[in-house]
Amino acid sequence: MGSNLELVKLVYGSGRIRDERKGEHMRWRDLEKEPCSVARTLSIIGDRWTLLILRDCFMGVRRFEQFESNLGMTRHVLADRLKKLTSAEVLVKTPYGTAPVRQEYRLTEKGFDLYPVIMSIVHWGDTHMADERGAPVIHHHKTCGHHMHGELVCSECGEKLEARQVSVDLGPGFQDAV
Amino acid sequence: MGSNLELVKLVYGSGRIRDERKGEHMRWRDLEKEPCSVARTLSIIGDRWTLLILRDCFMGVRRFEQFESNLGMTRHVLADRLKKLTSAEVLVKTPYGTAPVRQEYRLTEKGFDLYPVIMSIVHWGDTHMADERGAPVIHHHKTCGHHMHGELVCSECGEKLEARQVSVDLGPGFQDAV
DNA sequence: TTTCATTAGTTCTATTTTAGAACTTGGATG
DNA sequence: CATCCAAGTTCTAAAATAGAACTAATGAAA
Repeated sequence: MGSNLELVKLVYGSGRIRDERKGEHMRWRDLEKEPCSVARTLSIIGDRWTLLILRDCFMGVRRFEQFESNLGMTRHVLADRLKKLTSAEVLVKTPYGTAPVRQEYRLTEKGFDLYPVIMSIVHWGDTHMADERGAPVIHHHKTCGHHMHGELVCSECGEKLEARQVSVDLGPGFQDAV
Repeated sequence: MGSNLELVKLVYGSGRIRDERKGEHMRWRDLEKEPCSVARTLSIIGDRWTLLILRDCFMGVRRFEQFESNLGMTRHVLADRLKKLTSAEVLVKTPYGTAPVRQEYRLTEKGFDLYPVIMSIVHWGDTHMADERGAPVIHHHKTCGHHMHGELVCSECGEKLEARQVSVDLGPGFQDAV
């Protein structure tokens, strides 16, 4: 994305949602209706706890009490987030075991697709938020056997993606206001 | 990351910070002290507005009024987030122009390094949150000339990264409680 | 068979964040 | 000299989160 200011105004600043209500600021629940994939995705994962819950999911955490004790968040909010992630089909809630029946939350394929988001966040943290000693956790790629990190490349040419080398255009899913 | 539950408890559930205050839940400002790169990164970008501000930055938005009108957020919170991003060195605030002198906020290199996070979020939104018509915005790679999306690969072997093919270990920057 | 423990929640009040709107400040502009 | 604009700050109201206690269903222990 270079400097695409006209497009920015057209797409993101189109203010469709706000205009309908005249003068009001955007509210969180309106985000999913914006013509922007960042806004739409953040309407699901863009709060203070959801990505930490998903981090735990990718580490194999599945049960309510486990999330609660690992994350240190209030049960109240945890229950709410699990419900939202379930209704967004990022997690599935399944009863398992017999006598006593317990509940578990597992990633769906849609949830698994968030892996690049988590891994990109991890790599930024390893690079910019670690102390002199280095990353708190290291990742091992079973396929090739090496320690590694996630790297973002162009889906077409495979080169490492740099923001300055990418420009944006209106896509088929954009629809102008009025 | 397969099923690494012992590690999860050790690293994320170590509860270092909470234990110091006995029984209290984790608060947001404590996140940066957790021995986890996800938590540390989210202490900077993990609120309801910051990633949308950064989306605009990557699109070339630089000035206060422009952020405000594109994002539709309150000036109050915008001022606060720009201040936090500046003190985290994700953005730099520079006066520019003469008579009148205006302020602009630009991405630092540290800020540019968040590009993979944004692009991973965009791709997930394009895949799972778009309607039948498709993505609202398409990306064009100047280097190779193709429409593309960001793809996360292993830094060592270049293969597409799958969560199930990655395991985690303690890294040098992890330090156990007590 | 009463008591206790566990899991997966819900309900309550208090505090913190965010929304919405108006006000301020330091130049330009007419 | 009055008005405009960019970049904020300040105020009250509403929403979200923290912190703690309570509930309901089951199973095990005394």
